[in-house]
Amino acid sequence: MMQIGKFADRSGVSIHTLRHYDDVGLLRPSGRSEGGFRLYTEEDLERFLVIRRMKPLGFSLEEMRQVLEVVDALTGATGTEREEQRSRLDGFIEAARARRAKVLEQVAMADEFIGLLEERRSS
Amino acid sequence: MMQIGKFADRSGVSIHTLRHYDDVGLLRPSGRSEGGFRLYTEEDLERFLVIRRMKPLGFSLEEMRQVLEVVDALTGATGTEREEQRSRLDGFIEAARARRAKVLEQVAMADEFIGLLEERRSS
DNA sequence: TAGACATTGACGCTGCGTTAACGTTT
DNA sequence: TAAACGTTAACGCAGCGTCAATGTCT
Repeated sequence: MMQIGKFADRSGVSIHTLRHYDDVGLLRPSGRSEGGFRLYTEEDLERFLVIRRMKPLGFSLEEMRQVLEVVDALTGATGTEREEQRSRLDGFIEAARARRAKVLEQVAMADEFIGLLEERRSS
Repeated sequence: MMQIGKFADRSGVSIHTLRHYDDVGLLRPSGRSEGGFRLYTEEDLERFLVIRRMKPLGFSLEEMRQVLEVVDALTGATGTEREEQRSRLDGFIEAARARRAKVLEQVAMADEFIGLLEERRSS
Protein backbone atom coordinates (compact mmCIF):
# COMPACT_ATOMS: atom_id res chain seq x y z
CA MET A 1 0.00 0.00 0.00
CA MET A 2 1.44 3.36 -1.02
CA GLN A 3 0.32 6.91 -0.49
CA ILE A 4 -0.75 9.18 -3.31
CA GLY A 5 2.69 10.81 -3.60
CA LYS A 6 4.46 7.58 -4.36
CA PHE A 7 1.74 6.54 -6.75
CA ALA A 8 2.11 9.89 -8.51
CA ASP A 9 5.85 9.33 -8.90
CA ARG A 10 5.47 5.83 -10.21
CA SER A 11 2.58 6.61 -12.55
CA GLY A 12 3.94 9.88 -13.83
CA VAL A 13 0.79 11.90 -13.25
CA SER A 14 0.26 14.63 -10.67
CA ILE A 15 -1.31 14.16 -7.28
CA HIS A 16 -4.11 16.45 -8.25
CA THR A 17 -4.85 14.43 -11.34
CA LEU A 18 -5.11 11.31 -9.17
CA ARG A 19 -7.47 13.10 -6.82
CA HIS A 20 -9.52 14.09 -9.81
CA TYR A 21 -9.60 10.51 -11.10
CA ASP A 22 -10.78 9.44 -7.69
CA ASP A 23 -13.48 12.12 -7.57
CA VAL A 24 -14.95 11.16 -10.93
CA GLY A 25 -14.71 7.45 -10.18
CA LEU A 26 -12.11 6.64 -12.82
CA LEU A 27 -9.45 5.25 -10.53
CA ARG A 28 -10.30 4.77 -6.88
CA PRO A 29 -7.56 3.90 -4.40
CA SER A 30 -7.99 0.44 -2.92
CA GLY A 31 -8.02 1.82 0.59
CA ARG A 32 -7.72 4.70 3.01
CA SER A 33 -5.58 5.15 6.11
CA GLU A 34 -7.12 5.82 9.52
CA GLY A 35 -6.68 9.53 8.98
CA GLY A 36 -8.10 9.48 5.47
CA PHE A 37 -4.97 9.22 3.30
CA ARG A 38 -5.52 7.46 -0.01
CA LEU A 39 -3.74 4.11 -0.21
CA TYR A 40 -2.94 2.58 -3.59
CA THR A 41 -1.84 -0.96 -4.44
CA GLU A 42 0.23 -2.47 -7.23
CA GLU A 43 -3.02 -3.62 -8.74
CA ASP A 44 -4.16 0.00 -8.92
CA LEU A 45 -1.00 0.69 -10.92
CA GLU A 46 -1.96 -2.14 -13.27
CA ARG A 47 -5.36 -0.59 -13.84
CA PHE A 48 -3.72 2.74 -14.40
CA LEU A 49 -1.88 1.30 -17.41
CA VAL A 50 -5.17 1.18 -19.28
CA ILE A 51 -5.61 4.88 -18.64
CA ARG A 52 -2.07 5.62 -19.67
CA ARG A 53 -2.67 4.06 -23.07
CA MET A 54 -6.13 5.44 -23.67
CA LYS A 55 -5.61 9.05 -22.72
CA PRO A 56 -3.19 10.00 -25.53
CA LEU A 57 -5.77 8.62 -27.96
CA GLY A 58 -8.24 11.26 -26.84
CA PHE A 59 -10.68 9.09 -24.94
CA SER A 60 -12.66 10.89 -22.25
CA LEU A 61 -12.38 10.02 -18.57
CA GLU A 62 -15.87 8.56 -18.79
CA GLU A 63 -14.90 6.26 -21.66
CA MET A 64 -11.83 5.09 -19.79
CA ARG A 65 -13.99 4.42 -16.77
CA GLN A 66 -16.23 2.24 -18.90
CA VAL A 67 -13.34 0.27 -20.35
CA LEU A 68 -12.01 -0.44 -16.87
CA GLU A 69 -15.50 -1.49 -15.88
CA VAL A 70 -15.75 -3.94 -18.75
CA VAL A 71 -12.29 -5.33 -18.17
CA ASP A 72 -13.08 -5.82 -14.49
CA ALA A 73 -16.45 -7.40 -15.24
CA LEU A 74 -14.87 -9.75 -17.75
CA THR A 75 -12.56 -11.37 -15.23
CA GLY A 76 -14.78 -13.78 -13.43
CA ALA A 77 -17.81 -13.55 -15.67
CA THR A 78 -19.28 -16.64 -17.34
CA GLY A 79 -21.91 -17.61 -19.90
CA THR A 80 -24.28 -14.93 -21.12
CA GLU A 81 -22.73 -12.26 -18.92
CA ARG A 82 -19.36 -13.02 -20.44
CA GLU A 83 -20.68 -12.70 -23.97
CA GLU A 84 -22.30 -9.40 -23.12
CA GLN A 85 -19.13 -7.89 -21.75
CA ARG A 86 -17.23 -9.22 -24.72
CA SER A 87 -19.46 -7.39 -27.14
CA ARG A 88 -19.07 -4.20 -25.11
CA LEU A 89 -15.33 -4.70 -25.32
CA ASP A 90 -15.58 -5.19 -29.07
CA GLY A 91 -17.13 -1.76 -29.29
CA PHE A 92 -14.13 -0.25 -27.58
CA ILE A 93 -11.72 -2.19 -29.78
CA GLU A 94 -13.51 -0.72 -32.78
CA ALA A 95 -13.27 2.75 -31.26
CA ALA A 96 -9.57 2.26 -30.64
CA ARG A 97 -9.02 1.28 -34.27
CA ALA A 98 -10.87 4.40 -35.36
CA ARG A 99 -8.63 6.51 -33.13
CA ARG A 100 -5.59 4.83 -34.54
CA ALA A 101 -6.69 5.78 -38.03
CA LYS A 102 -7.28 9.35 -36.92
CA VAL A 103 -3.87 9.59 -35.36
CA LEU A 104 -2.33 8.34 -38.58
CA GLU A 105 -4.14 11.13 -40.40
CA GLN A 106 -2.57 13.55 -37.97
CA VAL A 107 0.86 12.40 -39.05
CA ALA A 108 -0.09 13.30 -42.59
CA MET A 109 -1.38 16.65 -41.32
CA ALA A 110 1.94 17.25 -39.62
CA ASP A 111 3.79 16.53 -42.85
CA GLU A 112 1.56 18.91 -44.77
CA PHE A 113 2.05 21.59 -42.17
CA ILE A 114 5.82 21.20 -42.10
CA GLY A 115 5.87 21.31 -45.89
CA LEU A 116 3.75 24.43 -45.87
CA LEU A 117 6.08 26.21 -43.47
CA GLU A 118 9.21 25.17 -45.33
CA GLU A 119 7.72 26.47 -48.52
CA ARG A 120 6.89 29.79 -46.91
CA ARG A 121 10.38 29.95 -45.48
CA SER A 122 12.00 30.01 -48.86
CA SER A 123 9.37 31.91 -50.82
CA MET B 1 -17.12 38.58 -49.27
CA MET B 2 -19.13 35.93 -47.44
CA GLN B 3 -20.98 35.91 -44.15
CA ILE B 4 -19.96 33.76 -41.23
CA GLY B 5 -22.44 31.01 -42.08
CA LYS B 6 -20.99 30.38 -45.51
CA PHE B 7 -17.48 30.53 -44.11
CA ALA B 8 -18.47 27.98 -41.49
CA ASP B 9 -19.79 25.63 -44.18
CA ARG B 10 -16.72 25.97 -46.34
CA SER B 11 -14.23 25.69 -43.49
CA GLY B 12 -15.99 22.93 -41.61
CA VAL B 13 -15.95 24.62 -38.23
CA SER B 14 -18.92 26.01 -36.33
CA ILE B 15 -20.03 29.61 -36.33
CA HIS B 16 -19.33 29.83 -32.65
CA THR B 17 -15.80 28.62 -33.13
CA LEU B 18 -15.25 31.33 -35.74
CA ARG B 19 -16.61 33.92 -33.34
CA HIS B 20 -14.23 32.63 -30.73
CA TYR B 21 -11.29 32.81 -33.14
CA ASP B 22 -12.26 36.38 -33.87
CA ASP B 23 -12.54 37.24 -30.18
CA VAL B 24 -9.09 35.94 -29.35
CA GLY B 25 -7.53 37.46 -32.45
CA LEU B 26 -6.68 34.21 -34.18
CA LEU B 27 -8.68 34.75 -37.35
CA ARG B 28 -10.29 38.13 -37.86
CA PRO B 29 -12.75 38.61 -40.72
CA SER B 30 -11.46 41.03 -43.36
CA GLY B 31 -14.50 43.24 -42.96
CA ARG B 32 -17.85 43.96 -41.44
CA SER B 33 -21.15 44.87 -43.06
CA GLU B 34 -22.95 48.13 -42.25
CA GLY B 35 -25.00 46.33 -39.64
CA GLY B 36 -22.02 44.58 -38.11
CA PHE B 37 -22.07 41.18 -39.84
CA ARG B 38 -18.66 39.56 -40.16
CA LEU B 39 -17.48 39.39 -43.79
CA TYR B 40 -14.82 36.87 -44.79
CA THR B 41 -12.79 36.68 -47.99
CA GLU B 42 -11.17 33.83 -49.90
CA GLU B 43 -7.91 34.97 -48.43
CA ASP B 44 -9.32 34.43 -44.95
CA LEU B 45 -10.03 30.85 -46.01
CA GLU B 46 -6.41 30.53 -47.12
CA ARG B 47 -5.23 31.64 -43.70
CA PHE B 48 -7.64 29.23 -42.11
CA LEU B 49 -5.81 26.35 -43.77
CA VAL B 50 -2.88 26.94 -41.44
CA ILE B 51 -5.22 26.56 -38.48
CA ARG B 52 -6.78 23.45 -39.96
CA ARG B 53 -3.41 21.74 -40.10
CA MET B 54 -2.07 22.95 -36.78
CA LYS B 55 -5.05 22.25 -34.57
CA PRO B 56 -5.02 18.43 -34.83
CA LEU B 57 -1.39 18.56 -33.76
CA GLY B 58 -2.38 20.06 -30.45
CA PHE B 59 -1.09 23.59 -30.91
CA SER B 60 -2.83 26.24 -28.83
CA LEU B 61 -4.82 29.07 -30.36
CA GLU B 62 -2.06 31.43 -29.27
CA GLU B 63 0.62 29.40 -31.06
CA MET B 64 -1.45 29.32 -34.21
CA ARG B 65 -1.91 33.06 -33.95
CA GLN B 66 1.85 33.48 -33.80
CA VAL B 67 2.45 31.28 -36.82
CA LEU B 68 -0.03 33.27 -38.86
CA GLU B 69 1.71 36.41 -37.67
CA VAL B 70 5.11 35.17 -38.82
CA VAL B 71 3.79 33.95 -42.15
CA ASP B 72 2.13 37.31 -42.74
CA ALA B 73 5.22 39.23 -41.68
CA LEU B 74 7.39 37.13 -43.98
CA THR B 75 5.57 38.11 -47.14
CA GLY B 76 6.93 41.51 -47.94
CA ALA B 77 9.75 41.57 -45.43
CA THR B 78 13.35 42.09 -46.52
CA GLY B 79 16.88 42.04 -45.12
CA THR B 80 17.29 41.75 -41.37
CA GLU B 81 13.56 41.66 -40.74
CA ARG B 82 13.25 38.76 -43.13
CA GLU B 83 16.02 36.83 -41.36
CA GLU B 84 14.38 37.44 -38.01
CA GLN B 85 11.01 36.12 -39.12
CA ARG B 86 12.71 33.16 -40.75
CA SER B 87 14.33 32.14 -37.50
CA ARG B 88 10.99 32.46 -35.71
CA LEU B 89 9.52 30.25 -38.39
CA ASP B 90 12.32 27.74 -37.88
CA GLY B 91 11.25 27.45 -34.27
CA PHE B 92 7.75 26.48 -35.33
CA ILE B 93 9.06 24.01 -37.88
CA GLU B 94 11.02 22.37 -35.07
CA ALA B 95 7.92 22.32 -32.89
CA ALA B 96 5.93 20.74 -35.69
CA ARG B 97 8.54 17.97 -36.09
CA ALA B 98 8.35 17.33 -32.35
CA ARG B 99 4.57 17.02 -32.56
CA ARG B 100 4.89 14.68 -35.48
CA ALA B 101 7.10 12.43 -33.41
CA LYS B 102 4.62 12.53 -30.55
CA VAL B 103 1.76 11.63 -32.82
CA LEU B 104 3.74 8.67 -34.12
CA GLU B 105 4.16 7.53 -30.53
CA GLN B 106 0.41 7.69 -30.17
CA VAL B 107 0.05 5.20 -33.01
CA ALA B 108 2.21 2.84 -31.03
CA MET B 109 0.08 3.53 -27.95
CA ALA B 110 -3.02 2.68 -29.95
CA ASP B 111 -1.50 -0.61 -31.02
CA GLU B 112 -0.58 -1.47 -27.47
CA PHE B 113 -4.05 -0.61 -26.28
CA ILE B 114 -5.78 -2.63 -28.99
CA GLY B 115 -3.49 -5.53 -28.20
CA LEU B 116 -4.29 -5.23 -24.52
CA LEU B 117 -8.02 -5.33 -25.15
CA GLU B 118 -7.82 -8.24 -27.56
CA GLU B 119 -5.84 -10.17 -25.02
CA ARG B 120 -8.41 -9.45 -22.32
CA ARG B 121 -11.16 -10.45 -24.70
CA SER B 122 -9.90 -13.97 -25.04
CA SER B 123 -8.50 -14.49 -21.56
C1' DT C 1 -42.98 42.00 -44.18
C1' DA C 2 -41.32 37.55 -43.30
C1' DG C 3 -37.71 34.37 -42.82
C1' DA C 4 -33.12 33.39 -42.73
C1' DC C 5 -29.16 34.85 -40.86
C1' DA C 6 -26.38 37.40 -37.81
C1' DT C 7 -25.05 39.90 -33.22
C1' DT C 8 -23.37 40.15 -28.19
C1' DG C 9 -23.59 38.13 -23.68
C1' DA C 10 -23.70 34.66 -20.31
C1' DC C 11 -23.51 30.27 -18.46
C1' DG C 12 -21.99 25.06 -18.98
C1' DC C 13 -18.60 21.53 -19.81
C1' DT C 14 -13.99 18.72 -19.52
C1' DG C 15 -9.66 17.94 -17.41
C1' DC C 16 -7.01 19.36 -15.00
C1' DG C 17 -3.45 23.47 -12.38
C1' DT C 18 -3.21 26.34 -8.47
C1' DT C 19 -3.64 28.40 -4.17
C1' DA C 20 -5.58 28.24 0.66
C1' DA C 21 -6.52 26.55 5.16
C1' DC C 22 -5.97 22.74 7.66
C1' DG C 23 -5.30 17.66 9.29
C1' DT C 24 -1.99 13.11 9.40
C1' DT C 25 2.11 10.45 9.57
C1' DT C 26 6.52 9.28 11.24
C1' DT D 1 7.64 18.36 18.04
C1' DA D 2 8.92 19.25 13.39
C1' DA D 3 9.02 18.12 8.61
C1' DA D 4 6.96 15.81 5.12
C1' DC D 5 2.90 14.49 3.36
C1' DG D 6 -1.84 14.40 2.93
C1' DT D 7 -6.97 16.34 3.04
C1' DT D 8 -11.19 19.04 1.13
C1' DA D 9 -12.89 23.21 -0.98
C1' DA D 10 -12.79 26.71 -4.29
C1' DC D 11 -11.46 29.36 -8.03
C1' DG D 12 -8.91 29.67 -12.79
C1' DC D 13 -8.10 28.32 -17.58
C1' DA D 14 -8.65 26.72 -22.72
C1' DG D 15 -11.71 25.87 -26.26
C1' DC D 16 -15.37 25.66 -27.37
C1' DG D 17 -21.19 24.16 -27.10
C1' DT D 18 -25.50 25.97 -25.99
C1' DC D 19 -29.10 28.99 -25.02
C1' DA D 20 -31.33 33.71 -24.88
C1' DA D 21 -32.64 38.15 -26.31
C1' DT D 22 -32.10 41.09 -30.08
C1' DG D 23 -30.71 43.17 -34.53
C1' DT D 24 -29.76 42.74 -39.99
C1' DC D 25 -30.16 41.18 -44.62
C1' DT D 26 -32.63 40.19 -48.97
